[in-house]
Amino acid sequence: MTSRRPRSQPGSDTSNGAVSARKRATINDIARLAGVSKKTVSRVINRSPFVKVDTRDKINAIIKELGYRPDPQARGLAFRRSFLIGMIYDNPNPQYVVNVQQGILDAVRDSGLELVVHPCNRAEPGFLDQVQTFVEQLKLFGVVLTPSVSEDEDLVDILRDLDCPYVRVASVSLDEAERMVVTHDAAGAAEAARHLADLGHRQVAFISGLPTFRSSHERRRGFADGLAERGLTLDPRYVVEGAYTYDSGVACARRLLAMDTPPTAIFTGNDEMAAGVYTAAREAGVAIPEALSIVGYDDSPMAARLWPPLTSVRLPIRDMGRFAAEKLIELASSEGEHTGRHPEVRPALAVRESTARPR
Amino acid sequence: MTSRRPRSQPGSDTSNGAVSARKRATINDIARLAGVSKKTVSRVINRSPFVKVDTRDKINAIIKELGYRPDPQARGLAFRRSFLIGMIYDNPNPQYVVNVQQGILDAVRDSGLELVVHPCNRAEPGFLDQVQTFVEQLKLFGVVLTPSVSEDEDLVDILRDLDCPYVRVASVSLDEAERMVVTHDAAGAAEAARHLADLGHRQVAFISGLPTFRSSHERRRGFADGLAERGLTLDPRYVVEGAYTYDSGVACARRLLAMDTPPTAIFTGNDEMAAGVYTAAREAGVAIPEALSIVGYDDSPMAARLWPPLTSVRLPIRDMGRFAAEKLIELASSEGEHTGRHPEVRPALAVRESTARPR
DNA sequence: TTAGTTATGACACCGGTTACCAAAGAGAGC
DNA sequence: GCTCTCTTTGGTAACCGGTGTCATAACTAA
Repeated sequence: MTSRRPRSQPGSDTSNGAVSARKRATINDIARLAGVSKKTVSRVINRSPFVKVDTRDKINAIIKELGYRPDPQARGLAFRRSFLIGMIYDNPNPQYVVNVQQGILDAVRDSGLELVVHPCNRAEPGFLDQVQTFVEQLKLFGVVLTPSVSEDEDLVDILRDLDCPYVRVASVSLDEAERMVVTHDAAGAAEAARHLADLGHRQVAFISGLPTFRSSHERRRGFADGLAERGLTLDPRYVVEGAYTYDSGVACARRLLAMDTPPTAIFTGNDEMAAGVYTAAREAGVAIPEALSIVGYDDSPMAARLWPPLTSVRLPIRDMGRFAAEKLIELASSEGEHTGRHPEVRPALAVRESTARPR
Repeated sequence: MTSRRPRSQPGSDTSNGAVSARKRATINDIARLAGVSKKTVSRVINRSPFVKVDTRDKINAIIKELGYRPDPQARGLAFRRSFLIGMIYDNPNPQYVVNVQQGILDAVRDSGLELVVHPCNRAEPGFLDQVQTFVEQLKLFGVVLTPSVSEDEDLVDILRDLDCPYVRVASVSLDEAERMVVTHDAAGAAEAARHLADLGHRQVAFISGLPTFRSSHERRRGFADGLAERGLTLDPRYVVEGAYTYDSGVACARRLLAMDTPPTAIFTGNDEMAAGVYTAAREAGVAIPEALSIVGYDDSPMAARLWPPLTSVRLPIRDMGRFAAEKLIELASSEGEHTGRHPEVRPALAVRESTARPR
C-alpha cells in the first residue's frame, strides 16, 4: 500500500511535493511561453495552414512539454458544439448495447471524443422531447442510433432540424448511404433458411419478433426468400408473432408444437426466443435436433451455452458500432465530400448442434 | 410520411415556418426581457436565496415561457466542472454493465447530469494515465467505479488527487461509507453454502473467479463461512481457480468430476462458469441435479434459460448503480454534511432446479 | 440618522474561438 | 533600386454563455 506508482505528470516536472496545486496549462500559458498570441496557438491546435513551420514546431514543442490539452468545454463553447457522441437506443439486449458502445469507442479512440449513452423508451410520452433536449443541451457532436429508435423518422427529423449529424444502424437502408450502417437482416435470415432447406426440412416455422421492430419483418422476408430459393414456401400457418422475449418464445413454440403437423424446424427472430423454444420442446418431449431443428438470431453468448448449442446468425456488432462512429466523424468533419467507403456488415450463420436432418 | 408530429417547441410560439433559425435563448435574453442583469438571472438559476420573491417569480416565468435551459458547457466552463458522470469499468459482463448504467441514469433523471462511459483494461500499459486524462479533460462531475477497477487503489488515488468525487461499487467496503456501495458477496456466497448444506450436501466444491477480482476471494470466504455455520468445512482440494469464463468453468468442472470422490455440489463464482459446469457434467454423464447440484452467482438472464434452470445468487445491479449515483450527487453537492443513509445491497438466492438433495 | 441586512448590478473571467486588421516579406512594374 | 501590390503571418478585440468578486442601492430595524 505504500509504494504508489509515480504517475508521469507529463512535462511540468516541477514536482511540487506537498500541495498538488498544479493546474492544467491554458492556451495563454502556451502563448506566453512561445512568445506569440493565443490566436496563433489556436491556429496550431486547429491545424491552420497559415502558420510558419518554425512557429508551429516551437509551439508544438511547448505544448508537448507542458502536456497541454485544450479544454473541450471552452472549445465547445466557442464552437457551439461539444465533443460528445450520443448513443441513443432502446434495444433491450445488453450484449448488443455494450458491443455497439465498445465499437463506437474503438472508433473515437484518441480523437478527444467521448461517448454519452442515452437509453430511451419509444412508448413513453414525451419521448421525442426528451431526446431533443438531450441532443440540444449537450450540443452533441453526433448521434448513433440503433434499432428500433433508428427506425423512427420523427426522431430523425428532429436531429436533422437540430443540424446534428447522425448515423443509423438498421436492418435495412432507410437513409443516404453515408448515414447508414445496414445489417442486412434479410440476408442473414435467408442463410438460415437455406441451411434448414439444405438439411432437408420442409415444414419450417418462423417465430417473429415485435412488429414494431423493422428487423422482424426483414428477418421474415429474408427467411421466406431463402426458402423460395430452394423451391419452398413459408406457410403462413407456420408463422407466429413473438415479442423477442424468452416467454414469448415459449408460448409461440407451444402453439407450433401442438399443431397437427408440427414443423420440423423453427427459426426464431432472436436467441432469447430460441431459448424459449428449447423449453417448450423439452416440455413436449421433442428432441433437439432429432425431432426439431432450431436456428436463432444474434449469436449471443448464451447460444453456445444452451444444450445442444444453438445454431444462430451472427452479427459483427462491435464492428457495426465502429463503422457507425467512423461515418459520424466523417459526416461531422469533412464538409461535403465523403470517401464513399461503406464497409459492409454481413451476417453469417454459426452452425452448431441444434440443427440436423429431419427424421 | 407527410403527417409529422407537431413538436411542442416549448414557449417560442413564433412558428417560423420555413427557416428553422430559432436559436435557444441565452441568459442575456432572459435578463433583457426581465429587465434585470444576467447576474440576477444566474442567481435564480442557481437558487441563490438573495433574490426578491417577485423578481424570482418574474424571471422564472420568462424562463419557463422561453423554455430556457442554461448551457451546460458555458456553465461548466465557469464552474470549472462539467455535468457529466463517468462510469469507469472493466467488468466483461454486459448484463452487469448495462444495468449499472441504467441505475445511474435512474438516479440522475432530470438533474441535467449525463453519463459518459469509459470501459478500460487494467492490464493495458498507460491505463492509469488514460483514466486520468479522461477524468481531467472532461472535468467530470463525478465517477462511478465498478469491479475490478473499483478495487484499484492507485486509480482512486488519482481521483482523490484530481478532487474528483467518486463512488466505488465493490464486494466489500474499501473506503468511507459515503463512497461505497457494498455488494456483500460473502453474504451471498454464504447463502449458497447454507442452501447446499441444508439439502444435505457434504462434498461441496467451489470454482473461484479470477484472483484479481476481490469478489473471487469474498465469495470463497463467504462460502466457507456459510458451510462452517452448518458444521462443514470447505476442503481445499475442492477449491479450483477459474477465470470467470465459460471455458474455465468447463475445465475446472472436468477436474472436479474426475476426482476419486467427486463433489456432489459445485458453487461457481459466476453464472458463466456454472454454464461451463453444465457442459462438463453432460460430457461426464452426470445428471443435474440428481448427481450434481450447481449454484451460480449473478442470476444472469441465462441462468433461467439453462436446463435445468440454474440456482443462482441474485444482485440488484440496477439499484446498485442508482445508489452509487445518488451517493455521488450527495458527495458533490452537499458540502460536508451527509444524510448518513446507506441503502443496503443484499444478495439473495434464486432457487431453481439445479439444486437438489444428494443421492 | 446610522447601521445592518438584503437585493442587484458592473465588470472581469473561465479557455477557447471567429472576425477583422496590420505588419512583414515576395514578386511585379517602373 | 524603389515603390506598389499581394500573400503570408500574427495580433487585437469581441464573443461563446455562463459565473465569481465586489461595490452599491434599497430596504429594515435600531
